[in-house]
Amino acid sequence: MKKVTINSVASHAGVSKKTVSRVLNNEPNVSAATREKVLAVFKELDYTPNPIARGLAQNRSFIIGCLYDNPSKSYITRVQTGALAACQENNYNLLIHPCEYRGEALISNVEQLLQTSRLDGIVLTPPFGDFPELVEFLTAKKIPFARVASAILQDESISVRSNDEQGAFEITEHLISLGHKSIAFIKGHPDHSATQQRFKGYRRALANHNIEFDERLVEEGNFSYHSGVDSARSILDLSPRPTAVFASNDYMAAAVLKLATQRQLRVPDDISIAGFDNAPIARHIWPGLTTIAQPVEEMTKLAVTQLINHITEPQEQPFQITLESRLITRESTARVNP
Amino acid sequence: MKKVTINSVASHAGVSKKTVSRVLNNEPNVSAATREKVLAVFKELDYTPNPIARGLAQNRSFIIGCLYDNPSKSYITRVQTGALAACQENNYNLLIHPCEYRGEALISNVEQLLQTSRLDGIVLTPPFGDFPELVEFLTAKKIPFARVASAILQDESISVRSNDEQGAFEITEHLISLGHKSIAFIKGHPDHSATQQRFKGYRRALANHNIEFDERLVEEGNFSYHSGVDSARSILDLSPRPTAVFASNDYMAAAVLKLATQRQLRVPDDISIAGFDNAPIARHIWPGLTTIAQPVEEMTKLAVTQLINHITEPQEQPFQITLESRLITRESTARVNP
DNA sequence: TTTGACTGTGACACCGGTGTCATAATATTT
DNA sequence: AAATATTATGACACCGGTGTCACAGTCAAA
Repeated sequence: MKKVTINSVASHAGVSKKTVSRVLNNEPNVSAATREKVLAVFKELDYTPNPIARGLAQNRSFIIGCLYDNPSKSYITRVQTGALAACQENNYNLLIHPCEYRGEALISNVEQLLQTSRLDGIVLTPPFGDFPELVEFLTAKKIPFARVASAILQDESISVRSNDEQGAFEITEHLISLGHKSIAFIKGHPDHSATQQRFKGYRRALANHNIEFDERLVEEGNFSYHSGVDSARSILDLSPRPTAVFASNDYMAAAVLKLATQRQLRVPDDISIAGFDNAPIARHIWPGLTTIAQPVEEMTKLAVTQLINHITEPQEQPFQITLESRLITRESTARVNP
Repeated sequence: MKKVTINSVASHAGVSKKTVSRVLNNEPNVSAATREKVLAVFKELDYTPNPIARGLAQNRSFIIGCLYDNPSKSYITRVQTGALAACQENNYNLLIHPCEYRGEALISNVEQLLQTSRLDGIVLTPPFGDFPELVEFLTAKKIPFARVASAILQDESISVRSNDEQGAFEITEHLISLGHKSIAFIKGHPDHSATQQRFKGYRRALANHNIEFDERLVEEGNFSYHSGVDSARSILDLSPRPTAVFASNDYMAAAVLKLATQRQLRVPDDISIAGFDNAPIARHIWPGLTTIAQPVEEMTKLAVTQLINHITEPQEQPFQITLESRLITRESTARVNP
């Protein structure tokens, strides 16, 4: 019942620690016979290397940190799912670090995180990938990082995003194709680059059909359900009332739906509602929300996989990639009532 | 820009490593003058100890693992929030480990987790706290653990739960007080002890008012939204249709609400719906769900705090505690229509 | 047969802390 | 003042791995 270490394996197999280490790491220059012998002892003693000792020797922790501050819990869950998938495939662990700081405090908070846990790399989820000070700080400290769903940077960092502008364009086009001309828009959190992108897509679709942009139809949200309620109130109070609302995420869209229903409006007959993200809530409510499905899990998994590759093989060229999103139509949008 | 280690601090301060270590750990037997001097060097060199090295020496990782397999994502989010709060207060990190295995495979999966990450302790969230083989395994391996929302065991382990039976009793009483006599019930996942507890509370309330228990009104769910849809279908097809439905969690209740609305039933006029947990969705939909609020974050925080205390001071007596839940009435329940 | 290149192996230092123990310095008791 | 107890400090081994380098053995080329 004693602890099995590299030393016990070495003495059992009658070889040196270093040779055991070579077998462990699949290093060359070990004869087939020796390798067999050591592997047999691994089995016999049920040996597994101590990752902490390994970490100390190599100055690695085998831990990836995930930094987030997002009002949408389901988004975080999806990010975690993707990150975990990548970690498990590579024998890494995932440390989660919610963080609400900004500016100076953010930097020192992250600095402390790095000092107390010696992360091998860090995933920046929205909005952190869009904070230049943070990106510069990590670059200066030589901490590998990957950005998820952030704006494109003209550098060599790892970044995986989806095409928010195009998604917003398509869903707005969808509404327009149903005859809507007065389409309200609820913006997301101003810190998130997706917020600008989605707004741009909305405006491009309007322009594409020569629908005049009307500033009164635009509300400032922050991706939270609560902000959706506030925005919905303003929008539903407008006169004339818009025939459709496009909210920058599904939580806010759900808020619009709730308020509209509370006010005895029929959705989609009296007003169409569209969201973004394809969060679980989009199909948990009635009517189901028309929305844009983003491959959040896939994006994060790709980002973390690349991050781990980069940690193990720093010479490999990192790449930035943009995944496609797709329109999902449900019951919350319909042809405008004449 | 060199790395600052305990050695550099020691030579800078003109003392031995060990003395620096003493200052670091607030050990006694260091003169005030020496302590001052060392602390000054800490500041000057901006020193922070390497947790990996410390971990190797003490055979600790400063990491708590959180084991989960729960169809309700929002529940996990809340668990994480509570666990993180406790970890941050104690300079621990949280490693998340979703795991869908059962029986033998579960044990070997957890064994591997422990081997590859040397967790200092582990939080068992539902349903894992109710798996005797797992509890025995961890006890045998002497891995400290805490159970959240699991059944009471007659031992000295750490456990924090809420009173599911009482909560279910109260919400059923609430429905009965509104005149309902035909109340359908949707069970949760059979692996979760809460499932039995909530069912017991439901039956106790019925018995309390001499309402005969009718097996046809009971559906097997598993806490997922999808299972709620299936159960809802059976229930709404019953004739006569029950006047109320009590689902064992809010996701399943939301599914009932969606299906009922889809079928043109008015909630709560035609049918009352009650849930459990007070998940975000309970207030994101219309009508809002009457439900039982459980202090999930608080429970988990308490459990993890106690777990960390137990790791640091193993002599302290662990305790089991049951927190209270409370009824939240919203729009989804109303007096039965005569 | 000698030379040089290459393969397989182990000794040993090192990563950055902590634990043990001996000893020097100081305080207390007799 | 001497004997004893207490406090402060450092030397050194240790945690369990990896990196460096020296060296013996093997094999092909000269």
